[in-house]
Amino acid sequence: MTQPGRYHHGDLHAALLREAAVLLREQGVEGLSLRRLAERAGVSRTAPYHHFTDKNALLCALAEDGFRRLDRLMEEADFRADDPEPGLRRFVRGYLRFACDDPEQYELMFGRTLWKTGRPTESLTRVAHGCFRRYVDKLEADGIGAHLPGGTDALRVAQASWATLHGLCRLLLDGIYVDRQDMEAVSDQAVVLMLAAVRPAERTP
Amino acid sequence: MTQPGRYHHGDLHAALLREAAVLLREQGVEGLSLRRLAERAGVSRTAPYHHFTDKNALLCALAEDGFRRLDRLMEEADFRADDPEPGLRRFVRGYLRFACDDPEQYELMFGRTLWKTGRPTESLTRVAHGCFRRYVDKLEADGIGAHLPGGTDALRVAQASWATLHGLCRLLLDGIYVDRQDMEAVSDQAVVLMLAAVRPAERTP
DNA sequence: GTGCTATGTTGACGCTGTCAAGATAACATC
DNA sequence: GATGTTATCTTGACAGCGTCAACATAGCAC
Repeated sequence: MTQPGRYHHGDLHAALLREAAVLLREQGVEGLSLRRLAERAGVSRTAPYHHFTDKNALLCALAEDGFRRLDRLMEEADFRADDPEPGLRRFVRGYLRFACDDPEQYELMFGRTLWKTGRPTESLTRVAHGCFRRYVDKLEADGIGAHLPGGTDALRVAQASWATLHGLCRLLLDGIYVDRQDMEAVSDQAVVLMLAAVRPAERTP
Repeated sequence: MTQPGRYHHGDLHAALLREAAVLLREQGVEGLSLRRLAERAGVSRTAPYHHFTDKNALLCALAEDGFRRLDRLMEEADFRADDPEPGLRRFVRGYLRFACDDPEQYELMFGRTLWKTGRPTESLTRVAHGCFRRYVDKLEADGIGAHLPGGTDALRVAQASWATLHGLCRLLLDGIYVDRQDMEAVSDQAVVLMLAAVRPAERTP
């Protein structure tokens, strides 16, 4: 099915995405050029253009895969309980692991390359928004809402807490100041931060 | 002193930095090419190489300027008081304003372009670390330390709270999900988050 | 078989960062 | 003031990039 030397590749679309994911992981977005990608797939420079309108489109598809995986992580999260702390802690660590396991993919998913410089596909936008939507819903439905003091909007908590998570990931992945050794401690501190906002009354003796 | 048409520019180093800042603000890092920069300065393509070893070096110098400005913002912060909330709120808004006022500069300062893909100058690293150091010290010395419950490390609070701030900025600037209209509300929520960790006992009636 | 369409090819263009080699100006020293 | 050294600026060149245009081939429907 995949004999070399024939004119048509067979399934270049999938092959490109596969190779792109590898190249992304190994070299980052900067090392991911369409020409090199084509070469790796054993195909000429412009062949990819018959499967993706753009380099931008290919990157969007790649990021979309990432968001689908992240969405599954959201699905598994479980904040229901009298004490939401263990579930939240598990989720936070899972999120950090997701980001650290394939930093370049995370960067692509949330970086400016797609969202600012490039033009995010409609499909990508939908999946990404759905992913965040699921987080808000989880927070709201799974009981955090019940713990919220009056006047606190679940959406705001979701935004601020995701910002904390995201900020940690960025500072860590971009290699700015956080030592990877400190990660566990910092992430626990982040959990404390989030919980503090959620159940201020419960923490008093 | 700056007559056109003469062989030597006079002060190309400063002129390059000046033009680069403008170009960065208007077009982002992606639009900042050494060639275009040289053209704007009325000089040949390779002239900049006599003042900066690299494009990387020039960008580092640019980011360093940014960190110096941010450092001044840190200096002005004042968390001393019985109630650190007003000071913190002022600082948070100031930080967000700093980021929003010149998004591309903020991106350059904290983005992967320099810290991951490129090689940050020793000078840049020093200034950036000093900037964060000042934040930790402020938190610790200005009274937040006194409010901390036993066992909470000021460094951890600094890391987690800066991560929150940074995450907000990134999500906002990269145009991912936060509406700019919501910014004020989200930033206030962030302040609540931070304060909740700092003085849990004080919030109860 | 014929023709349409999907897919893959080479050639070319303009853009980029950067090196090498040569030109020019400024400045220090005699 | 002449001379040599150094800082600065020049053109030429190279490899890499994304992408368009024009052309070639294979597969599939009729």
